[in-house]
Amino acid sequence: MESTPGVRTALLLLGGFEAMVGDVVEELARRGHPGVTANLEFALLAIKEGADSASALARALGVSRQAAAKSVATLADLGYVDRVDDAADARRKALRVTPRGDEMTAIGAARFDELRARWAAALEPGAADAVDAALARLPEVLRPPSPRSVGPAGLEPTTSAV
Amino acid sequence: MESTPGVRTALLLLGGFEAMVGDVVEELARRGHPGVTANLEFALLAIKEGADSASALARALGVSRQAAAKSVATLADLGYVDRVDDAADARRKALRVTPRGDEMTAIGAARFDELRARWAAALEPGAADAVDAALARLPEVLRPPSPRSVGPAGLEPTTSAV
DNA sequence: AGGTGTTGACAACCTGGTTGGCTATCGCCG
DNA sequence: CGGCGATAGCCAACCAGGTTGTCAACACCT
Repeated sequence: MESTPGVRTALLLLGGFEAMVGDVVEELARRGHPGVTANLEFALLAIKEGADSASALARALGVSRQAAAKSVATLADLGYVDRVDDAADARRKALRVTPRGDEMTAIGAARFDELRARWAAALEPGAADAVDAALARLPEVLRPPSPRSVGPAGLEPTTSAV
Repeated sequence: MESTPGVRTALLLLGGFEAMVGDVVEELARRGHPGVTANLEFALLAIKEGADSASALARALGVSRQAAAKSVATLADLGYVDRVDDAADARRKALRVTPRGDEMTAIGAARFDELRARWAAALEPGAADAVDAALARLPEVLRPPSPRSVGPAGLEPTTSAV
């Protein structure tokens, strides 16, 4: 009824993502971290994984430096990161995740894992891993011509070619 | 490396969706429908499936009436829908999909299907269907308390209980 | 030195969404 | 028949997240 198989799959992907993210955001709000959006959590994760400046974050997230700077400003406002002057490079403001930031990502990641575990438990054994594997191949399949490696919402290593 | 299994799965969902949608939007632009976003296509699909007014579209999409009205305005600007006065109800502006609108959704849906087919062909037989089935269970698993049936991005049938 | 490229910041702007307030109309119940 | 609540559409203000363009400061390489 609702359209066609392809559309349905796309909507399922979106729905799954939104369901997970929505739950995690709610959980974070419940656990003392209101005002955190999915973007902010992913940004903070990227920072923890090595994006140690606004520009680096921009590359990791695949957005403009300004957009990344906005996220950093919000994260700083919420007390999740500190911007400290870099002694070695006066241009840089090095990003340092605060203890509260660590707590936030820990709660968020744990909730993501819990959701995935609950979901996996409702499926055949191994089915969740199979889904992950199948999804990982989607971008590759859709893009026969140029094999770009850029992540969709980023969070990829700082491999940024540009 | 990149965080944890739960986060990775969420990112895969987002990535898969964005990959499909990005490709479809490109294809639409190539085939004479520039300026069409995923939102607009989904909105038009919802209209075709019974959301015959801005308010109904809002319900189907799960957004505010104003947001739906904006989408309708854009769709009308692009020539995909007509707003006609409803003879039976002077308040309403009934939505009618134009032939061009039909063409657009046809191209979009066909592309979605093609992408899904290509993806399915790269997997084990039946794997794509299994993924769909698994994803369909995600929202249900994450929401043990109230079994709401509302779709994430909507596009559900006009079953609107209203 | 000096040129090139990077960093971070400011400003203007776009998109898609929200809330609040308003009017016209319909439907239903007395 | 009258009145009132619910509904449809619309306007304006606002917000979040993203973009481009510009700029000054700084680092690095020759």
